[in-house]
Amino acid sequence: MALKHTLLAYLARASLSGYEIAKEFEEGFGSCFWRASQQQIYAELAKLEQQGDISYEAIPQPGRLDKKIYSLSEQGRQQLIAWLGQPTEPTVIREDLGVLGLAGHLVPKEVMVREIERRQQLHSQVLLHMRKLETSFTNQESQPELKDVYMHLILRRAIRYQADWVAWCEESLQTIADFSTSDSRSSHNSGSSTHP
Amino acid sequence: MALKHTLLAYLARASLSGYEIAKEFEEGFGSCFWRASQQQIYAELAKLEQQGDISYEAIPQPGRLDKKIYSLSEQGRQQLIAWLGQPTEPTVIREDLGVLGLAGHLVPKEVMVREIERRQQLHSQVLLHMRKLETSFTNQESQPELKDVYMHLILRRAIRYQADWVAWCEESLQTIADFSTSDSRSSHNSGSSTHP
DNA sequence: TTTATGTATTCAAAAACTTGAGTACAAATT
DNA sequence: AATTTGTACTCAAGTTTTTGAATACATAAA
Repeated sequence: MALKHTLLAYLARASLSGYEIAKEFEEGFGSCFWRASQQQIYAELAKLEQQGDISYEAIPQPGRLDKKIYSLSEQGRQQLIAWLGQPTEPTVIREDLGVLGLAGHLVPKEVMVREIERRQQLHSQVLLHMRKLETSFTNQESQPELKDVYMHLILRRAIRYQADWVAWCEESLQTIADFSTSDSRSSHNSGSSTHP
Repeated sequence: MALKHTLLAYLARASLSGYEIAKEFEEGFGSCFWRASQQQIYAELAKLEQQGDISYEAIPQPGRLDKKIYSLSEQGRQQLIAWLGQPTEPTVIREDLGVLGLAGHLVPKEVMVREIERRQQLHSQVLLHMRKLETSFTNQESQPELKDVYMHLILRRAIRYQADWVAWCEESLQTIADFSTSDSRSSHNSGSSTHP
């Protein structure tokens, strides 16, 4: 499991609370490459703390539960470094839209078109968000640290990914439209089963 | 869960055994958009059969367990069609290489370079495989069915995805190399910011 | 002033997924 | 003759992830 190592990696950069990490995963840079729910993060942090990979300083909050600021321990640092030397696995792909492609002939063509258009919008929005995040890297006028170069690289990966989705949607809508026009001879079900 | 619907979608095209579906997911077209283990598939098929979404014909094998050829039932077909109208979720991204990016400064630069090179090779190989699968679509000289157009679209998605990874690896290795050379501060800064 | 949103953590059941087997034989390879 | 690879399915423990809460207050918006 690599959620463990993702958390260690975050704490290698700065000490953070579970809430901050969760937010990072949802909206920040973390959203580029890792998804995890709040509960998952809290559970994993508790486990790592028990195992001694991280420790926390409890910040008393007036009238509510303590805020826990976690820091990487030397043991955690070693664990992380050992893991960094291991080969990585590509993210597991489970793409619902692929399933549509398999069975799309069971529904009207409009269903497919609508869904691809929706996805195009969705990825365009994420792309915009990513590009916004990128400005913090491109605005640096001085020579960046290697640290930041790596982070920028990952962000570039995310930007490419989203841009590629948008381009594919465009291309696919075109392909479907082209098919429709060249569709002169009727037959097959799928969509506009014209006038009865 | 959409493994259910992925299996239904496969069986909407043809009746297949669990083994055949598993192989499809590992090497065939299914590998483009869905990953599932053999055990997962067998378990899910058994469950779907119990629920009446699919049924099987047992083919007796000489001296071993029956081969089960599963077919979609009308109930399953309805389930699938209902699901096809739902909006899709993009695949969950959990990219280990992103974690490297976060904490890469803890290890020598060579570790990062080696890993990116490894990934480039890996994705190149998958890309090659995908392009091979594509020939069955491009070799059709006659006007294809909408069914096949959709499948080709998904394959295009997969090809783009892999090609984009390869391109990113290339770009990233260049960026790291550029950083290294301009690193000894005495030298001219290489202003070519690789990515547009 | 009421309501919504944001901060911050915890609990727990259910579903899904991984890991690592085992069974059994056919066909191809060495 | 012995080994490897491929076909074909099953079992089960263990881990991870999802889903859906509850608590408790602060601050901003309506």
